[in-house]
Amino acid sequence: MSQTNQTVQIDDPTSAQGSAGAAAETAAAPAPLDTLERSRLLVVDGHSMAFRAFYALPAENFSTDTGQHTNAVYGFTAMLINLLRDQKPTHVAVAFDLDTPTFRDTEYSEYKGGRSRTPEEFHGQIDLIIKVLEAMRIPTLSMEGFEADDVLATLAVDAANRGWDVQVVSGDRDVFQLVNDRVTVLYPKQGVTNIPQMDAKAVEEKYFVPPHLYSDLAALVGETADNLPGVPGVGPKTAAKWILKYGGLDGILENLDSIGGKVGGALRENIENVKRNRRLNRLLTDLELPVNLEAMAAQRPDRDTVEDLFDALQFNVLRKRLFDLFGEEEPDVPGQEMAPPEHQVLTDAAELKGWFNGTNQATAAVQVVTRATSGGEEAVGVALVTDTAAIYVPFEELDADAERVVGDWLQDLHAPKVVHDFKAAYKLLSARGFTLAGEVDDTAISGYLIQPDRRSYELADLSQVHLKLTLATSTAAAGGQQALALEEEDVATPAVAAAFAALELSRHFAGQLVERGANQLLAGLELPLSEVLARMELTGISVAVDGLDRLYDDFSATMANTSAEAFRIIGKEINLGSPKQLQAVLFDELALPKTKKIKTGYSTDADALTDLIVKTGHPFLEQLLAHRDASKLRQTVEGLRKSVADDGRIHTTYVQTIAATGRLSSMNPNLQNIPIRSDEGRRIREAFVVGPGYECLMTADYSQIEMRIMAHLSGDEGLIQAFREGEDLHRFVGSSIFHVAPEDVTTAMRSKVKAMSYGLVYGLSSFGLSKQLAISVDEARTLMGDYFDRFGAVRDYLRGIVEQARKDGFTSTIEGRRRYLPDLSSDNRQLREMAERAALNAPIQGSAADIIKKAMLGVDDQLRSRGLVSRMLLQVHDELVLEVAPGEREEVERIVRTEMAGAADLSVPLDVSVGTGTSWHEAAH
DNA sequence: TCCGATACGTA
DNA sequence: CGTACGTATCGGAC
Repeated sequence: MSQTNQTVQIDDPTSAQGSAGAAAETAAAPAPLDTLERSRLLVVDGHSMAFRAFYALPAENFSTDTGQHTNAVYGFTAMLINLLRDQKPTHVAVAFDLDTPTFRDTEYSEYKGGRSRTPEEFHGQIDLIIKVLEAMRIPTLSMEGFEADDVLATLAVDAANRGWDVQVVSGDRDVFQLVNDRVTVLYPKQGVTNIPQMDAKAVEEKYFVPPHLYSDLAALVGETADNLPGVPGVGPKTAAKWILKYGGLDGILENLDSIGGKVGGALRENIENVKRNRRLNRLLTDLELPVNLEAMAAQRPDRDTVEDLFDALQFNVLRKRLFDLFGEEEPDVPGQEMAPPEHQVLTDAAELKGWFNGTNQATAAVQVVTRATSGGEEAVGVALVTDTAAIYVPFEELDADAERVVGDWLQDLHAPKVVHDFKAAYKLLSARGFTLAGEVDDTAISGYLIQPDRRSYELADLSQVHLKLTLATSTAAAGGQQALALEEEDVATPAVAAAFAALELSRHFAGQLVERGANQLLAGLELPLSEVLARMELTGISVAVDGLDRLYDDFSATMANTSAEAFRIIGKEINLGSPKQLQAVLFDELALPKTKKIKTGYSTDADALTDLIVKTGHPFLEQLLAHRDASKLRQTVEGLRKSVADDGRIHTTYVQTIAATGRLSSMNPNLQNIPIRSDEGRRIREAFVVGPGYECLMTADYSQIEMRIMAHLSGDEGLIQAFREGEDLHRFVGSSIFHVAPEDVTTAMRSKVKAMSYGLVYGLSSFGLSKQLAISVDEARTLMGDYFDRFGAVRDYLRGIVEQARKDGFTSTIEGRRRYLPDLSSDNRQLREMAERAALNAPIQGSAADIIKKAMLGVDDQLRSRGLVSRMLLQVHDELVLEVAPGEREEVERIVRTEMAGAADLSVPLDVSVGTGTSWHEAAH
């Protein structure tokens, strides 16, 4: 139902637009002779209109996911579509200037001088406009040594001589000289939407002279935009007065001496400028153009090219407008061109076998259909769609033979499959005893690799964005409908549609993946990893529930004590979890010093409160902090307790498509933020234990992987040497920058160095460093200066990263994973600086993610191929947690060390530390 | 019931 | 005015 509503809403404005267009055509119909007999030429000055569009639309609001700005392209294209719609020209062409000098530059070297540099955001947009024009089959022209306006003038005169009507679109006033009873100028008044027609009458009204004398007037007045000074003190009115009196500039020159007054003197003094202006502003009308007017006959756009290009530019609205204008069917009308194939429901073993054989190893999209159960959802069937056929297989109607046939195909490595969210499908099918294999694409992951900072990779969203295909949302929704006792048929159709969409998407993404060098990242890393993750999730980690319960009680008791004490101190009970109520108590009632300002008043976060303790020593604060700690820990414990499954284990869900840097994320529950820093918090890790039948847990983590990557990427010899010598990094660096022997590096020195090293990876400023270390900004700056003096290549690298990213529009990791950062060229300083810090961090954090992902593949592969029972359970960014079977500890440790250390070939060693124990806490080292 | 703001846990 | 995440709670908006 909501589906229908949505469609109506989306379609309504369009159909209104469409009918308006149709009405306009009907209105023009009564005068067919006029439109039929007389050709109408529309010629556009490409650069000048592109610039108008650029300055009319904010660049930061128009960019593709790849960071290419498109405001000028958008504005230009919108304008062009409007012109085609409103003016209905029979012939169209667009002229562009070239970078090469024109005869005007040769004659006057300062011609158009003093113009500011083309803004960064404009780069590349002219090329895109030319592509748009190609797609619209509109010829583009440019002539070496001449300006676009000369081309326009030549065309205008040629067409007018043939008796055509001509419209010249330009933001350059010089074209007014072309106006006559055949030729009008469309001169943008404001932006690119308001483009009034200037005919002879309009020119005369505005400039007081007829169009053929406009250039005389412009010569006298001058043109700042072209750096052509005129006669000081002479504006259009004076100039017009002279021109009308003497019949034009020639007449004025003949009567120079009879022009009196101060301006007359100025005219005589500047007469050479005026003559030069007149020579320069005369447009040439006799160029030898390589194409004739016939070649400019208006054509329908090249539909396929428009679709591809407008997709890439993300011009969905414009694409619609353009297709409306030409009466083209929109491709994204649901169930029309992209209609999924008819499907059959197959349950018979022989028929299934026949169908699988008939696919001939063609790629099939797989969509699992689920039903909600008390504990989650279960697979009830699967929709399979190839290029030529579609079936739905309801599991519950299969006999043992049929089930075997389906199972064989699902696990057939030579039956290539496209899945949207392979990991989810793998887990669902696995619960029914099927193994899903032979995956060649996961459209969610492909979409992520192409655009890693999208918030959603839902099939419906990707289909809408990339295919313009509206999808009847999820199969879960279909399942829900089924629960409402709708006919059973309903589950298959949306699933077939979804599989079809995935198949189309996969095809659509293939080229883009190659283009972005993400092919290997998908096939060699993310796709195999998704299966590894699926098995890790299915395995889960064993939890000592009684331990969690004890912790819950402990933390509850602490909460009770601290809150009671806190309330006693302030003499009343408030909600300690409400920042608002805390603010009232702290800053109004207790009148404590103000802390850092936030949107809703003053901060009550741990930093601020600790600060207040130092300043005031107020006893309430101590209780409040202790209460917060206990409350946070209890909340963590409670969340974990609720996530323990019937098998006594916690099964997190890793999301491969969330973090823009390439990291995994962990959800429901998040096992990547289990406390470790405080003693109390660390107790929670004691509750993660080795499961029955296994000997111990093993943790293996990379030490200082990000700094090692920094050393590698920067090639800094000092840093590389530090790691090669395998000494305490921070001590080594400290000894370098403080000029003392390593053994004389104090704890304070070491912690400063450590903070700075890590801060650098995040784009830390001296201000931030000073705040964190509670030192002065000067001291922080000196510290950073000393650091960079000693490790200069690090500074060069960090600078280079941002520069390169600004140029490319993206950063890259060692495996070629890209992150697009369009905000690097934002006018908004805050946005731009945020993007700069992200650019510093992304290659490092992302490379670390690449490395541990590769290591996971290696570890999993080794464990399995050696037939070991031990298994990976968790990944925490730079750490792996494994469950080790009896007798396998040594071999597993060797594997883990080898695979983790060998996951990348850096100029520094990858150091791995390993520990074992019966709990996660104990296994930590 | 939803959502922004705040706070805080991890690497 | 340090990157990348997920989750819980509060309290205002709906």
